[in-house]
Amino acid sequence: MNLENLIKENVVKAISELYEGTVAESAVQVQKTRKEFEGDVTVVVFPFLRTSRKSPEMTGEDLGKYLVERVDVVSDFNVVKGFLNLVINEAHWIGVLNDANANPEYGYTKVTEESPLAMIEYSSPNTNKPLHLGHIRNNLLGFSISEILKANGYKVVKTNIVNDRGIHICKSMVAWQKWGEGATPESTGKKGDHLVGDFYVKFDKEYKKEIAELMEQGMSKEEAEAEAPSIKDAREMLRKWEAKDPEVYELWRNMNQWVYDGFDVTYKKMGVDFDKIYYESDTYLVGKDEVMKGLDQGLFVKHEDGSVWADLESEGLDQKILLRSDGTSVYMTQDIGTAKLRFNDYSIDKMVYVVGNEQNYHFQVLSILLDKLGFKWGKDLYHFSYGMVELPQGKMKSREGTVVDADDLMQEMIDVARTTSQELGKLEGYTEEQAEATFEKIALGALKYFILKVDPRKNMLFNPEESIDFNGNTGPFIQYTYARIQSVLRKAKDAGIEVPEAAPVVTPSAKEIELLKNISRFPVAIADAGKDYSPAIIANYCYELVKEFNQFYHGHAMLKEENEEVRAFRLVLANCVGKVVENGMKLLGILVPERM
RNA sequence: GGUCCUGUAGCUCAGCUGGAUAGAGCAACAGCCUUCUAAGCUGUGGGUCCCAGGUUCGAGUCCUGGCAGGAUCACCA
Repeated sequence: MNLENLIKENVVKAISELYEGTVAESAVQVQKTRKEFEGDVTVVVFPFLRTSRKSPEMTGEDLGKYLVERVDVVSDFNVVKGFLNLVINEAHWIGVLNDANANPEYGYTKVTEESPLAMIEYSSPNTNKPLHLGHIRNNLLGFSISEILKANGYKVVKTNIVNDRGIHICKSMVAWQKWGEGATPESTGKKGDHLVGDFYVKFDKEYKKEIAELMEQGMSKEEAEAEAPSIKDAREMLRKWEAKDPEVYELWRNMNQWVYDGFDVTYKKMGVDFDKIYYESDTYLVGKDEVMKGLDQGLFVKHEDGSVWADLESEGLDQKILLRSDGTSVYMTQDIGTAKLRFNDYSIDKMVYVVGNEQNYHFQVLSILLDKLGFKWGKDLYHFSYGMVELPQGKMKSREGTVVDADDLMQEMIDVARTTSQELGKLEGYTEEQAEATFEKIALGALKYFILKVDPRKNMLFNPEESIDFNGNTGPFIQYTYARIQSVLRKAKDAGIEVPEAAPVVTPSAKEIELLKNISRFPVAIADAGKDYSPAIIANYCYELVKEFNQFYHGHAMLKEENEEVRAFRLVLANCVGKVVENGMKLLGILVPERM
């Protein structure tokens, strides 16, 4: 049993024995003792005064005496105002260390056959342009939350719904046909997603020009926007696509394939992956069917013009369109179709959608609709809603060219990592491949940590200069601590000093106990992160742990410690911190280097 | 206008279901490498926790009302 529950349980017992009263275990507050007081954990006694009918001080004294007497691990106590500070004995902390070391998956909950299945949808790109910084936040959050749910004992299926059809891709196709001159990724040496993105931009430029010309000829803005030749071509292209025109279909297949090949490179660099990919071109018709079925069941209504609507006014929402008057599907229809396919493919207990907060309303509606249509997870689907990424100069706008491209950003960070690392000259003896792999770990560690350490719900500011900083509360600082530990362990091995499986019982210093307390909090951090869907909790935990370790490192010799037991204890401790850091960072999708 | 989210140091962010004197990093300044990796450590300065009420032993945290910023309310996705 963990310490907190043990104490809670005994406080409840104490109150019933001392005062013949009852309090719920949940009413017992156990927290870390603040630095300025003596003790390890603190019980707040205020909630018990009504039962004890004594002053806070006396109640604290009563409980303290009881706990010291009855609970092995409690060795001493003191009472300050209404706070009962308990001193926990060394054996307990060393026990924490040995438990953590004995279990290679310390802090993780095992996944079994009976574990619930969570499906996480993330990434979900359009296929008309390359990934940018906004997608990076999405992908990192999606991947990390998948790892965190796994660590909390879920079977996890990572999924991606690729937005591969629609007017947006037709725009790129039209532009390619008109101005592409047969360009391919091979002929231009350009990454496929960037090539297709260039044509999307080209389309927009020409379209704008046409609008301006038409307006000069006296058209209104709305008219010009509808009548410009380019947009008409794109619409025509979409019609042909829906009619499965062979030529259009082949072009569509080709251009999408270029994009997928490009995305694969980006995903790989980013270190994210998927177990199952769905394509909108496969799901939109399924969605239509579901809506028609719902219509038959009387869940939806058909208007005179033929459009189909869901009336959600009884839920406090509006009317929502599900099929246009021409029978084509909208965004919501596709999401219903995708849900249907997933429902058939997996036995889903928890569905998580990692999608930006601009779609909060969409998911509120989707949840209700899926529930009406009989998906058991519809009602409590989780929209993992995250905030936007802003730049120091404001929002990113693709049309104004202020987007930060994902590939460029990662490459830039790798370049900076290389330069910094070479200046510090710590990778001597590494082959070029080993060194490059390390630069990449550091660069991506910096980027991922920078993004994941902030609360996902909040909009975040991405300052390129700060993100590339490797000092302070950063990914590389945490990686550095890991590398430091590995360096010591390597040297121990070289010197023939053994790191034992179990730590000998020594009297730890205050700083060592602080470290052990931090180690004991790892399982709690994982549980909290799972409950709140928050990689930030893991990031902050890792930071606190390594900060504590670095303080320990400066004040405590390991290899040079003469007392063999103390030396062994410290090596076990360092080894354990390294392991926890590695496993913690893994939950963020961040790799740790052996040297840096 | 309706709904939802956010507001903490100059800047970027923590602060667990309400608990003791609100914490980090960056930036500034001052120290620490002949000693296990200085991408580190130590110290100094820096706050009306947006404002006003309320709930109670106790509020950055909960409630109400403001203020400011953002999102959304399409036969766009």
